[in-house]
Amino acid sequence: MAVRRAPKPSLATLAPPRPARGSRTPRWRRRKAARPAEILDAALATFVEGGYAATRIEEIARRAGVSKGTMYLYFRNKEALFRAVVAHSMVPMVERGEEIARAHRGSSRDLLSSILLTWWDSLEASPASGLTKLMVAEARNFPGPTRLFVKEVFLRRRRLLTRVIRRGIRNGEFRRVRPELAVRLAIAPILLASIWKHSFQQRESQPLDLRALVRLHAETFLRGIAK
Amino acid sequence: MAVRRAPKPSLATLAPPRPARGSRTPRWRRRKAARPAEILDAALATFVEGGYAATRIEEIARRAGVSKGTMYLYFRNKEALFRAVVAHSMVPMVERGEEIARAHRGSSRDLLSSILLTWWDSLEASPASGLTKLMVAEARNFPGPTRLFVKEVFLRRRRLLTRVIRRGIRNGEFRRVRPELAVRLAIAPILLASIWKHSFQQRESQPLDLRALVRLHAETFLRGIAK
DNA sequence: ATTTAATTACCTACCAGTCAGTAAGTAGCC
DNA sequence: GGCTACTTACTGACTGGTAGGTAATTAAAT
Repeated sequence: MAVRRAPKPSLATLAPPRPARGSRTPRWRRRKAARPAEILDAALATFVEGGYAATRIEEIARRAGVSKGTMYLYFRNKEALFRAVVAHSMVPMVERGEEIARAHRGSSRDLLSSILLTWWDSLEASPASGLTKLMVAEARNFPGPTRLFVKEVFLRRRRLLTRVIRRGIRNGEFRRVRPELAVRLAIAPILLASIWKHSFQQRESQPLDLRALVRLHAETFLRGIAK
Repeated sequence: MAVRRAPKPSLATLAPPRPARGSRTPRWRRRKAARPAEILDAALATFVEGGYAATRIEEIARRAGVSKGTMYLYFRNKEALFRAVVAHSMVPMVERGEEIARAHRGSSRDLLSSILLTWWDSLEASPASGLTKLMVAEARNFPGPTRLFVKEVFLRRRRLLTRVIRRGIRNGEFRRVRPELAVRLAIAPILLASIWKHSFQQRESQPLDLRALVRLHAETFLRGIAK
């Protein structure tokens, strides 16, 4: 027997189950507008759980409450679907951070702290946080989407925080650290926590209070680079 | 066309290429003792690059300088090979950290700093560092190996560092932070750097000096939790 | 009645796993 | 030292099941 993939304890579906054949309600509905987003959401969740290669199109279809054939009405093939997932999930991740920065007034300390906490909260809330783990896992296999992700999410966020740190150094709040290094230290615990959440989280005995972790991080990091 | 996996720009093989059919040297040699380790090394590298499902047994065989059939002489099936890779790669990762701790005498500050730096150096040097990324990617698909890895590597390392932090708090070097949170902050940048190295590293414009990053981390973190 | 979103049945490339065969090594014999 | 008989590490063509992708068909909506 060919054991291609590890068996997965498939979780609950995202979409409601379709009515049975005999029922009065139609077996399916035509919902051309809603399908793409539903499929992309289901695809993100499934890809994040099992990785690209181990994910079956049919499983995504099932979760999106749609048949396999329908998948190919909206996406040319599996890889195109993957690319669309990356592009689609990226948007919410990018937008939040920037608008926080624009809105903020005050010290660099407070700004940094506020960005980190809000960033975590939006990661915590959104399934898009799974994208990070997904990209880490598939980076080598998909250079195109990876470049896009690195450029539009990672580098962009890093640039934002680098500016904050530079400002803090300039006006004497922070000591003279190399900003391109310090920014990675600021980011690391949050990024790792979100990767964690999508891989080992459930295995650990007690669900740690990750928000408290991020708060301690902001505090500790700021003390660490304070003048 | 079935696009099952992304095409991989297969890198140089680990084992020397076998001589061609006509040559004087034998087409293969009997090296029963050396095979398992060679296969495991090739398997680790290949799994780390592409992930479990996208990795073909034949590709691992090629890199190990062996035929596909031979793979099945040494490992029952693909999953057994994967499990063996995890178990085999774990040993060097665990050993180092503990012996460092045993050897060290001095302040908690110095001990912590020394553990972090030495840990990074061994991660940097060893291909076993790829195991972290691999486990992050495959955690959901392989509960067994994941449990083993979490228990024998993560929790063990965390416990070691937690002890150091506790000691530091007790003897007044560090302020009263929650050790189980602080330890994660200490670990995060290093873990993330090693994941980085195996996913995005090559894509980035300039290869950052990661050791300098770890040094700055140790310094910043210690300032951050200092009393 | 017509259009087309969605389904279902089907095709086929791919790869994990198998096994009959081959040749590298080895020991016994002269 | 050289020849032969034997063992077994190793090879690679082959198979079967799985899952990506397609085409014929159905039924929702207007």
